[in-house]
Amino acid sequence: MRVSRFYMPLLRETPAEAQIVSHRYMLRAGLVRQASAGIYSWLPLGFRVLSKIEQIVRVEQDRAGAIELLMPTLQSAELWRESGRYDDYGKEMLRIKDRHERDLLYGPTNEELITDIVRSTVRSYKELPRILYHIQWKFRDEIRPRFGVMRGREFLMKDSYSFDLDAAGARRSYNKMFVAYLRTFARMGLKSVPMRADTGPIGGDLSHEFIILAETGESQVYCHKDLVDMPVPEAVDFDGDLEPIIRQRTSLYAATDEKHDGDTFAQIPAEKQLAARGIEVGHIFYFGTKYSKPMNAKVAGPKGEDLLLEMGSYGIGVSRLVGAIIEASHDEQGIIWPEAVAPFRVGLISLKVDDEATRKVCEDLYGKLENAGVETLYDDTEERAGAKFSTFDLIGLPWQLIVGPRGLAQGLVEIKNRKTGERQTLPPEAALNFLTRKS
RNA sequence: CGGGGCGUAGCGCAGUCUGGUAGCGCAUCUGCUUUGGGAGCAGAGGGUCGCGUGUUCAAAUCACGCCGCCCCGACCA
Repeated sequence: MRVSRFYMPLLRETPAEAQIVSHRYMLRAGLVRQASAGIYSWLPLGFRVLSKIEQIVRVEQDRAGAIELLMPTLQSAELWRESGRYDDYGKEMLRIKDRHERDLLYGPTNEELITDIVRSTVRSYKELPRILYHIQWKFRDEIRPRFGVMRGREFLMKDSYSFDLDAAGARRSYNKMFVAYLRTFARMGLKSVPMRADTGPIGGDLSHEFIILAETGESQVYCHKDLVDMPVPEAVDFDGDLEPIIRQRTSLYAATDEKHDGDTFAQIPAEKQLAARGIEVGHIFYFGTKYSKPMNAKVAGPKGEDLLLEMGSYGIGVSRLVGAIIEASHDEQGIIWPEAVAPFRVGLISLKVDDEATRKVCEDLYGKLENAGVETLYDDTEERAGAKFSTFDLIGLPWQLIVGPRGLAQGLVEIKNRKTGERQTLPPEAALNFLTRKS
């Protein structure tokens, strides 16, 4: 993409309303624009990141055996009356009336809807277990939206729902999502730590929040240091026994502020104690028959008996992750995108557009990078060099490929690694090899 | 929802107390110069001062009402 044809409205100054770093950079780098309180338009750069995160989530869900579908944003109040949540949910739920005065709501979550779908289409135990998911916009009318997309009212969420015949099966489904989440966040360049979470009325130990560590995180968290750098399980057989992985991850202490127990924490060797700030990016839990019972969702078992469905649900805050990643990865100059979610991989910076040699080399490199499938943002504008450097540091593409007459006089261009700041000077062809090799 | 604050050009702000021709910086446009870390000079464009009602000869400024947004708290993917 050429900057001269792209749409990337940057802000040189920080809007007054943005308090935290991710919000500031998201506005300044032109990722989003606030439409109203807690509701954002996604501009091209931000939309590309959002799409990449979404795709990583999708691939890892599929890999774990979950099946994608898509449910609507607007739901009828009827189902929610059935589960009893229409009255319970309170003002967080946005309620709407259509022209016939029928009660609708903008879905804050989808347990009722998915339960309705499954109960009316699944008849036999032979069709289970299943994990179904969708990635859809939700709305929760937060009392006070803040922190940009980190706590908006409208947000993009991946939510999965598992349907099993018994509690043991539900646990297997839970474990699949647990492992899928570890892999998902790791692929985005994040270190996530599962922490025991409130299980509500069901009890048991089957609820975890996935927290990523960031200095500016919203909540205080405590955990054993070994959890942070624990390697992510590769080549997982999701149909095999996942318990060992779960045990390894849950046997060490990890808790958010609300669940923190100072005494237990104190028993960890001092050098292994980690008190840090964190951001919740995922939440998984098992809730048994909480919805299947009131909504009468059951299938015929092997002996013809009725079996109530055992369910769990599993959320990932997709839009929140955009902010969370920036919180976890930035510096004074701007965003530092992990490669997997960067809007472009390479920023090709022409330092002198009206220099013929520079133009020729840039055009050549740009064409070859594009042909090699390397997503490249090519700054072919007449801006001054300093302005371009600042811009590219701000938008945080992983690699900058810098081409100017001074270097070309020796037949050289420069590659800068945004994260480490390391630069190397080398001939254009070598730079091309370097940047295409690592994709 | 309780408490606090803000709304003036695309962004950041001054002007409001004490009513009297709407300003500054950045950005934008034009020209010249400049050109490897947010250039300089000269010029130009851009505003129903959030909306409404009232007070007044006169309202960005005073009064009342409404709307929007932000911050702190309680709540949350």
